[in-house]
Amino acid sequence: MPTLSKDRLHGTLDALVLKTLSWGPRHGYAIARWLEEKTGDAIQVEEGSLYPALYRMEKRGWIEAAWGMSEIGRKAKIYRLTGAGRKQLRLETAEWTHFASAVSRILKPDAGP
Amino acid sequence: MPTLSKDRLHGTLDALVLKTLSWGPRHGYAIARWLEEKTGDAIQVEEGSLYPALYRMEKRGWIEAAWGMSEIGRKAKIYRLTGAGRKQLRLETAEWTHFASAVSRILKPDAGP
DNA sequence: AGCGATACATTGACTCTCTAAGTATTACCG
DNA sequence: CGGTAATACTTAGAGAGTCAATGTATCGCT
Repeated sequence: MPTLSKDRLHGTLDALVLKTLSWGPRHGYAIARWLEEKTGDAIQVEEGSLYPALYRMEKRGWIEAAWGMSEIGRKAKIYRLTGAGRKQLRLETAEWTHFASAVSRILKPDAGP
Repeated sequence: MPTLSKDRLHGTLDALVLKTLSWGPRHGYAIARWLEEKTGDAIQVEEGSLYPALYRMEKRGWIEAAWGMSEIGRKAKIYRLTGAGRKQLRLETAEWTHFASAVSRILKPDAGP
């Protein structure tokens, strides 16, 4: 289990959160847990990263928040994707794909220059 | 051409530079040009990012520098990979692969949760 | 000769996001 | 009752990029 060197998340968290919300509204805590579970801990979402990310995305109009109840009946702030958020998600997904494939191409084992 | 939103490079630059050097010594300027060319500008390496990255990697013992000549006969600082650098490269490559595949799995179109 | 462009290196000010580590509240359970 | 889990929030701090300026040497052109 490689200790993922810090902040490889940089610039990727937003997309991950937006994508998570694209499957339906969720509260912050659930987003974090779900991402960690889904990736078998390859992605660790610190709450100190998550909440600020949620705020800035809300401010940018990509998501909206409303107080509600969690599945087990607790007070929770439920976030949902907006139209702008969906658009942003498409954009960031495209960028990520482009970028990741470039990096992978370089990093690929063997293969001289 | 998606304007790659800034700093997606975060946490990836080191690995890219180390990999570039794994094919033989090169000077900074050449590393940057080569990465940009090789990726068709999917990856933009600003000099203000590159040189600090080189310094810190040198300080960490992953690379070594010596003044020499560029291919076209100009003064240049030539960097080469050390043993520790090679090891670090393996580590970061493994981390990147792990991380990138997790992200891609999440971001993949369609496919409900 | 003179001049602009290119190769190459360095640096500083600034910004952002992430990490780490804490606080607060409420509910459930032994 | 007391502990632990679920949920939200906050703050302090560092690290790594970006941008843009600066410096110098060399080359090519007019």
